[in-house]
Amino acid sequence: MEMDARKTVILQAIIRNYLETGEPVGSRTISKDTDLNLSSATIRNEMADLEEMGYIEQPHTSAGRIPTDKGYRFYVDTMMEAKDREMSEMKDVLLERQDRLEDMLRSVVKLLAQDTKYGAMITAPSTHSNKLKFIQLSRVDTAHLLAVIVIEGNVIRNRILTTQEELDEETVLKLNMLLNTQLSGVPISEINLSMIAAMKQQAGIHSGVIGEVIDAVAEAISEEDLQVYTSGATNILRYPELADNEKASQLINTFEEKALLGDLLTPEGTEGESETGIQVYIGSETKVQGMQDCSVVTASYELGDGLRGTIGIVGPKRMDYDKVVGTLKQLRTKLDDLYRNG
Amino acid sequence: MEMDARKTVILQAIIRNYLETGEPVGSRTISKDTDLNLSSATIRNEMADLEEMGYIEQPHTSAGRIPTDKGYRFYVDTMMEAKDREMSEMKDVLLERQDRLEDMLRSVVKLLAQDTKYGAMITAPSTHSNKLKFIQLSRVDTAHLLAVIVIEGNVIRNRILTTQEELDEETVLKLNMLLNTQLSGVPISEINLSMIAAMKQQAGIHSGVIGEVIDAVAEAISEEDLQVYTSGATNILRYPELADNEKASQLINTFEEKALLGDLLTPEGTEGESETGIQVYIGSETKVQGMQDCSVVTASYELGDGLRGTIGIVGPKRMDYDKVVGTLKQLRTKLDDLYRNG
DNA sequence: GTTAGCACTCTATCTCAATGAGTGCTAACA
DNA sequence: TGTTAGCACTCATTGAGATAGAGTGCTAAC
Repeated sequence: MEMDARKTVILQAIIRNYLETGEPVGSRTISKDTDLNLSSATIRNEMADLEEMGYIEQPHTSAGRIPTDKGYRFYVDTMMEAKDREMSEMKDVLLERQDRLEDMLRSVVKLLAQDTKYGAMITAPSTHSNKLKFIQLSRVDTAHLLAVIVIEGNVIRNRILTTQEELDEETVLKLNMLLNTQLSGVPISEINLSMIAAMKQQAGIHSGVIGEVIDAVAEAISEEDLQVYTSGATNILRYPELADNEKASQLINTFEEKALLGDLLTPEGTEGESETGIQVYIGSETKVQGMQDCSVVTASYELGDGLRGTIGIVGPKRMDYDKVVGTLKQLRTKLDDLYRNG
Repeated sequence: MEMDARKTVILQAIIRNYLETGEPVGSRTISKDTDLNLSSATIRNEMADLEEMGYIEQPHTSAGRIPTDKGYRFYVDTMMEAKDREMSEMKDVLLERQDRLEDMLRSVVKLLAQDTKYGAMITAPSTHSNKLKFIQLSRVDTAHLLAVIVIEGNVIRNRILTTQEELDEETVLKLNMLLNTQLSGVPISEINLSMIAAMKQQAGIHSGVIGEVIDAVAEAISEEDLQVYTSGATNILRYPELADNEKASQLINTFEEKALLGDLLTPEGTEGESETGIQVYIGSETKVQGMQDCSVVTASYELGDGLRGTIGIVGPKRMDYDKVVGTLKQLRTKLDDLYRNG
């Protein structure tokens, strides 16, 4: 059985209709909805073929048809028309919040959830493979040092260190000089043992502190590495197919436990559509346990100086792919532009 | 109608039973459960009295009785026996995470939710009415300054400032000196306009920067002031009386929008039980919209150096008050101890 | 290849009766 | 006067038909 033009039109009509209504679609509906001028009986024949090919299925005998994962996939790959959608408020947010990355992400993800009516998530741009800009040690009191670590892209991490030895202001100044001469501009991934050893040697009797600082740098960076912001978890309760207690609980929980979303939001290699930066995972295609009844659309974004993050939308399999993909495309370029010009 | 000993016993039995089962309690059940040796008919008479007094009600004729808000209130005020409950894992968390306040709070709130099976929330200790420890300005590049603000209790805030004028290292050093001499040890609430004016004057041509730094200090402190961590939002789906789509959606949403929880978690004056630091809000007693079907138990805690925060548990009105109050009492003292000894 | 017609299937909805838990009231009892 | 047995009554819940309606697959005619 091969896919011809007419079958494509019919499949498209079925999916479009199902996306709108969420109800199984019958042959009569299609007969009237399309301008093929075919009777319902003819549509029925075609539908039987489409079912045999695995694009649609019946929830039960004597019900209309609903798309299968394969059907959605076909739709997304060949029939989708991503609408370029402006989110008016988004612009303001992007302009205002430029100074506080965290706030900006929170606002973006919230607006995204409100606008799409699906669950939204966004990762803070990853700092991996980026350069240390500078390190600032300050004496807090006799036993504590404050280490402020600034990474290319003005990402700031700080940590309080408990020192074994008492350090006076002068020593702290020296250590600052040493650390910055050695580490400024060095990609984090390139800090290796021999560099550390060299610094420890130069630090002389204070080598212990150097070790602690380096540890703190490593920890500060790796620990908060994948920060995920989410919004609109409760939106999934809007969709009856996800709203039963069992599923909803698991899904909302996954949103709460942001760590579980990591797999979704860390792009792995370049697959299919990834030249556009947008990926669609339908039902069982997802990598995350307990999301088999959902679809996930992710988009990568980049903040000018090499900081990369990912945006994700989680909704029912019958989500409005056109709208979601369009919105993400738009947002993606907005974010890219923003920091290129900012 | 006055409350006598027997009525108290019966009311207690009704509430205890209802807390366990969640089902309306009938007269026969009470007749057998208590050791009063009364027939169900007698119990019925007493129940009619209790209903008239407003402590219990019937969901419909020919159903058993369930406690009213007033009934719960009576229970909590006079009949509750808070069990001192150890949470074994909690100890480890408190010991391990001492260094990273944020992580500690996240772990605590998560364990609390898991242990109680209710929704849990905790505020980061408030920095209000605390003293500035020191301010550190550093030059990031020609146009940007990094301001690190450390508050008593080692709470750190940082901010990147865009400066109008170019500043060399020396100037930054001077500004640092100036800021710290003037502001170190000063309670945040006492920074006023005349102090700022004085500093600006001393800063001479760099007075603009001083203004920006002060703004940043104010902003940094006020903005993230009430940081709320939550966990276990989905636990409310366990309780049928809260699990219908309408209510559940609103409740989980409130959890997501942590800002809305602020009212719950900012103690206002000293009411009823507050000498123990524990407050119980039953049903309509709550201050937050959309939580009329819940009860909320809050406990204040203090981290040694005057930092105060609040822990909250949200559950159905038929929550296990004994357990929750016991757990919070325990946790509260654990937290207090921790930083006193740490 | 397309269509009208028809029997068939299955879900959803409604009604109706039966069940059972629990009550309130009355009259008898200690 | 407080307690209890007994009984009629109420009302939510449950399950069993009965019914309607949507939609299909198949056949035969166009």
